Amino acid sequence: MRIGELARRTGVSTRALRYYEQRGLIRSRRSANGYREYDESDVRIVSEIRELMAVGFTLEDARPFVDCLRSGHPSGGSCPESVAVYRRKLADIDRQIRDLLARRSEVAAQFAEACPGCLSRA
Amino acid sequence: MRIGELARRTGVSTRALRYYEQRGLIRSRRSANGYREYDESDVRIVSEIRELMAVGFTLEDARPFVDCLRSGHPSGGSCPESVAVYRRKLADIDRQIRDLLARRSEVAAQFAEACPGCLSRA
DNA sequence: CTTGACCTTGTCACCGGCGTCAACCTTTAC
DNA sequence: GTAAAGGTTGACGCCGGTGACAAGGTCAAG
Repeated sequence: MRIGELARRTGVSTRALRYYEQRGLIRSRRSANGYREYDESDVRIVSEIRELMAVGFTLEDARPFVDCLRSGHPSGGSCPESVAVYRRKLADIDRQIRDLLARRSEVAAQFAEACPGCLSRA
Repeated sequence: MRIGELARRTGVSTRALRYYEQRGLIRSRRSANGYREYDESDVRIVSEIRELMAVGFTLEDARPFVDCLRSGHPSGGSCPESVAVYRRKLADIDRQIRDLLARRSEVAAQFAEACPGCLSRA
């Protein structure tokens, strides 16, 4: 299939697909006229990427998952490198949550100090 | 005082101070040679900005606080516009925390599905 | 006179993930 | 023939908050 169909089937823009290719996440054969050609496995790969991005992974984070799928694994998350990314991401999220909780109380404290009584009326 | 002293006293780079001026957050008189001239109230304003940025406010978020100080209030956070920003920021943070918690469980769920047994061994 | 510490404006670069042109080629349908 | 609907590459823009340059002007001390 060509890029437009891949885009439709995965819900990703053609621009994004070309960007993923430029970043080395997906590959394409070229037909005689220069058009990119994809197959079913590419649909799977792009879907994996989007699933990961949907939960806050970056493209670089997704790379080990793509490699894992390409190496024949049925799931992109079952290779050691992917597992490491999962663990790192969970740790990142936990840290972000801790930071936000701390920030929340700092903001609330500043607010209370700057405007006594305001918070209780919130 | 000139920009270098203001920078030293507030712990902000001269680059940042010029940027704040460009964004309209601080003002300066110019002496005969073109140098920026500041007074004590500017120290207070820049400090306020940094305090807010330290808890995750953007420069735009800080604007009402600066206006509030300029209008004579002893605290930048006591004007209605500032209070609105405080409330909005607290709501933002709460939403971010909720999003992160949701994301955390999504990631954990994906992880569990992609690699059964991995999570428990984390 | 020179050095060095200050100041000025203006510009590019960065980070990610594209959107959105521009300018052009290919293929199909009418 | 031509228009529409694909495709191609390349490049700029965005968001925020600077860092780091360039290429100068100013001023006090030695």
